[in-house]
Amino acid sequence: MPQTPAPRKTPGRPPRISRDEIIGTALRILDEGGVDRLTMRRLAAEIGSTPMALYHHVRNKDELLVLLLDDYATRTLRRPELPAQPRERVIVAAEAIHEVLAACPWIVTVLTADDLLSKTALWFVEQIVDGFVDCGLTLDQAVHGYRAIWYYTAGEIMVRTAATRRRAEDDRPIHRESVFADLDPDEVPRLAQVADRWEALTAQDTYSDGLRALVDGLATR
Amino acid sequence: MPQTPAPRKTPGRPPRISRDEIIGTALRILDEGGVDRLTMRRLAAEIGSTPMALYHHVRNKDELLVLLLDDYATRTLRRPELPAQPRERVIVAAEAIHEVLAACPWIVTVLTADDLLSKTALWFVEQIVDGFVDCGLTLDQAVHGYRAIWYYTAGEIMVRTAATRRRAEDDRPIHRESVFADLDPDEVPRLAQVADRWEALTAQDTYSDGLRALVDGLATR
DNA sequence: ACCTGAACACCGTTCAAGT
DNA sequence: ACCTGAACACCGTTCAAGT
Repeated sequence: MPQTPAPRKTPGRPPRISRDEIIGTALRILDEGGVDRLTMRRLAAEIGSTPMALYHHVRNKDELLVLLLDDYATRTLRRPELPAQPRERVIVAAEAIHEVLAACPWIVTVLTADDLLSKTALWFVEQIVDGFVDCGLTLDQAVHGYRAIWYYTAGEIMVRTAATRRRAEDDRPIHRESVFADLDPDEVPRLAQVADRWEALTAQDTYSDGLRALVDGLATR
Repeated sequence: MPQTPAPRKTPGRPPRISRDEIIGTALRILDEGGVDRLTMRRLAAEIGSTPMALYHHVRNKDELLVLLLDDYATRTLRRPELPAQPRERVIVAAEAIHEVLAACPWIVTVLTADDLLSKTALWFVEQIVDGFVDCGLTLDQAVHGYRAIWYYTAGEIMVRTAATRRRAEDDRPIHRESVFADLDPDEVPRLAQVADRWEALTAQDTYSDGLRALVDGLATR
């Protein structure tokens, strides 16, 4: 949990804004208007201060984003009941992480910043690694297994978020549409066959299906 | 392949810059200095023109990026020999896409923009979908299988690129390090066990391993 | 110690005018 | 048809000064 750095005993001027206020306001802006709206200047204005006051509580914008993700994860990640079967344990832990991340699209920018979101997420990583070990993998294989799940999960969220955002914008002629418009049935028969259903098919939520397949494949060694 | 829009017969002023020149220069900037260096203004300066001249050949920066990816894919994607076994065919096609994308880190920004990179990539998607169908999946399942591979592949590249970029910057105290510094062995015993090897383990290239696991899991239905 | 003002060095994009 | 200049509406961050 983030807290103001050094709580000294009134050495100088009393602070007018706190790290918590910054984080709180930033989260509100994020929820209201999306990632693009969160700028240091707007944040300062919303707080009723100047851009530079922020830099006294936060090193820079990147640190602010990590702090935000950390705070969000701590508040919303709830440890689920874990099934006894190790393979199911891996799946439940991964789904819990996915669920929380998928719910806040602004996360995407920070997602790639690090593979470990926050201290709160460690417990979930532990369950995944431990579940794989119980499946009979070596510790190294288990870590690689976790990485594979992380790639898949992060990729799903990033691609899906981008797709949703694109749909929200009014720009009509999506690149994909123009590509799909004139498929050569001789060159790519399967794609030609599903062309008109592609959008609907890819809009379906198949995260759990893919996750199960991945975990099955990883556990069967 | 991108080409200048309308080659009319000298209706007005002759063009001083072409779409191809824009793309060529943009690719050079990308190779030299990374994504951050590619701005409309810098591009124009490099060409020896003004920012606004670009907008005459390209709708906006997003379109430019899609054009760049398209051009890059067309030049570098080479169709590989496909094995007879369908499952191997899926893997070979996916690895071909992954190899090309992994080689150019600037791609990341555009990656999420659409799941279909360019016309050139369609053949590879076809092989993956068709391979899954030959494995006994329905067409719908095959498309979902392709999507799972795409999530995994895009995620791997994005996370890995971000990690590499982070390593390049001199900023020392990476978030992960501070999180790993004081792991509680009672809370997260497995992670505590691998803590000092985590960096080395996650630096390993395990894309193909994970891909094989995923494809195995998807094909076994 | 904490905050402010002014400034630096940038962005993408639009508009009106030039050739 | 194609290009230019000037401007709009922004960015993140630093520096020097104020209280």
